[in-house]
Amino acid sequence: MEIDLERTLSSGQFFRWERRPKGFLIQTHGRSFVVDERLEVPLFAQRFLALDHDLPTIRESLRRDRGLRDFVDRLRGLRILRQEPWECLVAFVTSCASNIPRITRNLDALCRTFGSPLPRGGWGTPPPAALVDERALRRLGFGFRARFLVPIAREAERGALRGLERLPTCEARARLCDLPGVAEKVADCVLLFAYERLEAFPVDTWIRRAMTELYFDGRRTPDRELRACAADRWGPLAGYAQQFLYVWARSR
DNA sequence: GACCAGGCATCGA
DNA sequence: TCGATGCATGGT
Repeated sequence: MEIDLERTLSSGQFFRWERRPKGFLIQTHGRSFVVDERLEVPLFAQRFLALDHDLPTIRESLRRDRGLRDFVDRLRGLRILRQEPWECLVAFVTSCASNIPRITRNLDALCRTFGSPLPRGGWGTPPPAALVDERALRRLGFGFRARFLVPIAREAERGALRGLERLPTCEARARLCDLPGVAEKVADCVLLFAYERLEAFPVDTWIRRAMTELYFDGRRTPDRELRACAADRWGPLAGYAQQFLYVWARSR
């Protein structure tokens, strides 16, 4: 099975993992497991790792694009994981104007402070009911993001995420955007990384740079046009194209 | 010591 | 509808 764990885990889509002497400890869905290249993991972990995505076919499709063809084959084994929606939402609200090392640190502090220890090591993401104290979150280093997390947790407790998996993508996106501190970018991250909407195309600073360079001759272009361009070129695989672009843009 | 970071909300033009 | 700005804090 084609998967590059290092490449996938460090690609900025998921933050609750650690290197171990042999493999990686992954903390998600209220459980944890260690995985190495043998991929001998429980069923829920196989699902999390999205081992059912047909990577060779996805690459073959994206390789036809003139912008992507120079690097898709160099990014073998890069997968889009199937995360737990609440965890993913917390992570990408935290990601607002931040960076991967800091997001990782913030989330780890959050889980150690308000989460529960997991049987096989690590800490679980605290449930919405545990996030009630904005000042405590600020002390953990969340900065202005703390202002959004408490109301979001309250909405989640009221069932704001319930049933989203059954809605069409645009309706699910609208629901997510109703949450404070959630707009198009964060919503698309949650749709792509937790709700299996592989057509979602989150536009962040790196994607903006890559897209304007590859397809707009370096001209500054509204995000709306970048998303339209992505939908046009890659349709149901735009999310995977996004992940290739992100890793490529950051590796230069 | 600026400048920017996997943004969002708000405000004026 | 678009561009500028504040929001916290840490890294370069």
